[in-house]
Amino acid sequence: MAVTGEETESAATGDMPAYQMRSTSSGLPQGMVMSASPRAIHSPEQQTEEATRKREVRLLKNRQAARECRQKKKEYVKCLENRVAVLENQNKTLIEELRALRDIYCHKPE
DNA sequence: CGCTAAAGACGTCATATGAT
DNA sequence: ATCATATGACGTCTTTAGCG
Repeated sequence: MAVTGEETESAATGDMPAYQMRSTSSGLPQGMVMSASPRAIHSPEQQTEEATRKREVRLLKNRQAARECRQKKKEYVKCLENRVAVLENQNKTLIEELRALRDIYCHKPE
């Protein structure tokens, strides 16, 4: 169940669907040449290609990061569980020690 | 066997956090 | 302010254990 609404991929998620690429013919007064901004050099095709490439790189990196993150978390939990076991043992030992000392103290002749 | 619920692993997205 | 990385939340697929 659940259904988070946004659904598979993009749509509402806003992850740059090769959007806002104005064609060069947009609204420039004729004769006016865009002063070579590096952005303006690429064709729309190149831009989408670039966006796709960037997205793939980002997904790959995040995939790896997620794996590492999970591994790290698992180790952390294992560590905590280990610590719990150690502390439980210490506790047991101390309780035992206390019992023994009490015993000695209670049966001590005046 | 096949079935099913629970647990585990994974990929993706959104967001927090730290570095520049 | 912008970018890169880490992490929580979610949905999906896979594996495992128990039952009839």
